[in-house]
Amino acid sequence: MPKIVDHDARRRHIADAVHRIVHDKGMESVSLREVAAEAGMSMGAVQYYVTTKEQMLLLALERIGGWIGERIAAVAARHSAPLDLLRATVLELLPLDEERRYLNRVGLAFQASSVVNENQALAMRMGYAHLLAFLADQIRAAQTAGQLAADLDANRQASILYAFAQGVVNATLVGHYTPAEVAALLDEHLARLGAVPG
Amino acid sequence: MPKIVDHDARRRHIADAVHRIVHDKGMESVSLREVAAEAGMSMGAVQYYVTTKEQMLLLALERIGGWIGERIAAVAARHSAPLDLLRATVLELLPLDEERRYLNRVGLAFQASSVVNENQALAMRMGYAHLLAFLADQIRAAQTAGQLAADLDANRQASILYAFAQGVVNATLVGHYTPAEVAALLDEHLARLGAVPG
DNA sequence: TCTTTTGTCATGCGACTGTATGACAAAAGA
DNA sequence: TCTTTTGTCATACAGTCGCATGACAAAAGA
Repeated sequence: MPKIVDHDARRRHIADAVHRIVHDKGMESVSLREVAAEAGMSMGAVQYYVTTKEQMLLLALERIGGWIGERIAAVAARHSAPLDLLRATVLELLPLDEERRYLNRVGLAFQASSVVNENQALAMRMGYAHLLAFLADQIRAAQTAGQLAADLDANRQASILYAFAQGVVNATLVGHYTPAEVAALLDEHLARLGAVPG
Repeated sequence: MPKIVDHDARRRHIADAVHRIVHDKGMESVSLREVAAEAGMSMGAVQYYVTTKEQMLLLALERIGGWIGERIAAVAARHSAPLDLLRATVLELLPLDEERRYLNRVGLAFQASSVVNENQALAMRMGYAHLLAFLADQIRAAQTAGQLAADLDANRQASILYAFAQGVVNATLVGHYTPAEVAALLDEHLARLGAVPG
């Protein structure tokens, strides 16, 4: 067995090329040739690691989800006060700097794509469920710490909070809000949940 | 000048065909041939009314925006109590039945497309601004009527409310929520704004 | 050394893309 | 009647698409 190659690394490399194309020119510009060129490899090599375009897109979607998950885990490691963590988590999801803007542009493209692709939708829903559970946990923790109103339904408020975040993302990516306005909206919303800054 | 044809009607017909394709198979499946077939006309006829694919998509986007605007105007005509109207307006934006689901599927596809197409983004922002102003007006009216907390910043709450709606739309279209859950989330959110049902 | 496996590549295939062009029918004004 | 305008259509064009195939290099086991 010669030429030991890390298949996962190659696939990640391909997925990243897909991300860049989606970010720069949109999902419609993703083709095997374009991806190969962006990844700096031949089309045949791309085909060797990815049997079909559909599989390639799914791979790119899963990788973006993993990336977001890692970023949120890093946030969790940086904050201890529950409300602080909750706020930081949501801020992490918003397009407030170049990298988060990049993530969200790619993410929104995949959300739209997932509407007509059940495999992608499945991956998307798994990410949703994970994130919602995390947010609900933080809300409950904040309630216990007396930093959020005790009468809140944590699960529903987690859904509302995440919906708010996604909606803000949509609007911002289309150019309706600036990063500065976005953070103000989040704080306004949290204040309505009885937020007591720690 | 023979064969008097209503150009606007033809263009609407084409735009509707675009909508159906976007809804059924996604934005990537929109091609002049596909649209011509869906519209029941030849490709040459489509080209006669629409000079380029980009213009065709922009036309379809503007028509969807107009459609949503009409639906909201109809809602406004049906409700008088401010909070009632506010709630009904947001519900109108959510994918709670077949038609609203259709509108939102097409709408989300265009949102993603607008991220990499400045002309579409411009049209999108105009729709946003209009809708946000409308929501803010209703919030202020509800405050005056004592149906919403008086200390709310109407403009910001309008932004939050609309972001919430859009986020719920995203999640629902990907299959994360059922229509029943969606309405419950809205009422939970409004309750937090001090809503007093009229 | 020879065989086998693993990876890379160029190329071909039929189908489809957006756009341009020219033929042509129908109807109104000359 | 003849010309001109308006609309429709089929077709040609160069380019791109996803995918399949076969040649070939490199390295490890026989």
